[in-house]
Amino acid sequence: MPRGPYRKSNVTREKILVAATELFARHGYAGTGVDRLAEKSCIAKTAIYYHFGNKEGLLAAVLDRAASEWIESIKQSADRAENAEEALDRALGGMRTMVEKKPWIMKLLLLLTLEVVDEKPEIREAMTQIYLRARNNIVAGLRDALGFEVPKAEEVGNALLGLLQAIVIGLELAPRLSLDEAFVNIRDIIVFMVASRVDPTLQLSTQLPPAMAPTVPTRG
Amino acid sequence: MPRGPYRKSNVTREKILVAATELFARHGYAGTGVDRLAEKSCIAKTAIYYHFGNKEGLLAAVLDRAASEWIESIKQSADRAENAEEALDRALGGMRTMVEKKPWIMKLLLLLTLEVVDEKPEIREAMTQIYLRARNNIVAGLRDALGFEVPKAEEVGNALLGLLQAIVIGLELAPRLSLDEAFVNIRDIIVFMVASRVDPTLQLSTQLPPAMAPTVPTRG
DNA sequence: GTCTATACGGCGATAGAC
DNA sequence: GTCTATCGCCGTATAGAC
Repeated sequence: MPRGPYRKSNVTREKILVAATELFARHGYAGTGVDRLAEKSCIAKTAIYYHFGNKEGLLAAVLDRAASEWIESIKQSADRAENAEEALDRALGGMRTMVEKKPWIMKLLLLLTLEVVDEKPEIREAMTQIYLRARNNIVAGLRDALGFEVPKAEEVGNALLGLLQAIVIGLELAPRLSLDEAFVNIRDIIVFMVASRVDPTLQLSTQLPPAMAPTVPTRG
Repeated sequence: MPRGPYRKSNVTREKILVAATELFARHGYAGTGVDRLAEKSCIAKTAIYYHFGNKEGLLAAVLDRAASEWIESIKQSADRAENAEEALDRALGGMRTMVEKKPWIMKLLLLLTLEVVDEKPEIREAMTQIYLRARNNIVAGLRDALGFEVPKAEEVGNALLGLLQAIVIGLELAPRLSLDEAFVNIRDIIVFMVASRVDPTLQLSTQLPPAMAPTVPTRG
């Protein structure tokens, strides 16, 4: 419930969260000092401890906020689709928008998973819930779009999230990476996975093309 | 230049590299102090500076060693296959062995990509070369296995590496993750991608099953 | 080649004024 | 609620003994 200009504390809190999200995503948790967070937020260092207790408390708040923003934004994009095709494209479009417009959110989630999940049980639990929440949304999206339950839909969710992670990581190494190409490939893969689960007679997946024989122009 | 009959101890160097690989993979680069590296290696802190100059020099050496071990190990597994099917299974088997037996190697590569690539150009360049080296091996493996060039094989390589990354990240959150299931899915996806590139008439990928209705023919 | 000893800046965190 | 001032520890890195 947004109130008038009197609530100064939430403004400061928000400034800290915005700065922390960016710096944690850029330099990692251990690589970001509280001094730099205060400088970036244009507030005194102690305000951070006042609002969040300690650095780990700040981390938990950042994580929660980032996950919600990411998941809700994608869920909103996927709403109001009229058929399965459109639902998938809307969901992928929402993911692409997030990757393009706010790439640091997913980078943050990935980086924290690799960096701190091993040693902080609370953060591990939070990250696991975030992952399951995202995957459950995908599974539910598939069910709503198709009107029935896709067998082993969690595997489709795992693959989709995994390929999305791969894009984020790929962008770190090659910022020129073609998102068009990447998302077309993801779409093809997801459609294939759904199709082969809905219709198990689709046995394409058990064999590589015997190939070599008849047709095979590399080009021309 | 070594002055007497004694040279730099490769034993000490190796001990440091082994410890650093594990600790960097577990706690990240910024999260690993030189003190802990020395303690874990059972050597004096200054020996690290003697052998590697500074912490970043150690990082470069760790990176190089980890990448070589990972890529060469997988390449070796994929050798000596008699057909495309077997080549793919051998390659996937090699990747799975690495994920199971030395999971910290891939975790290290992923973590460093997200954590330090942004601010250290030399490390970025090294990481990019490692990625391209791995992908080129996949492209070459496809060519050797099938006997011809698969169109857009780099995209297959990207997807394969991406799904592998996803497994490593998934293991962080859920150590009980089923590798059997995951690798079967990867195999299916790779076969689909290769098949649809070799035989573009396989147009399955353009449509979702229209909600229960009859499905797409796969092969005649 | 490897050690002990040390410099010194940055780290997370706290006390107390206003 | 936010600030200034400060603590004690750990970080990277260096000098010099053996």
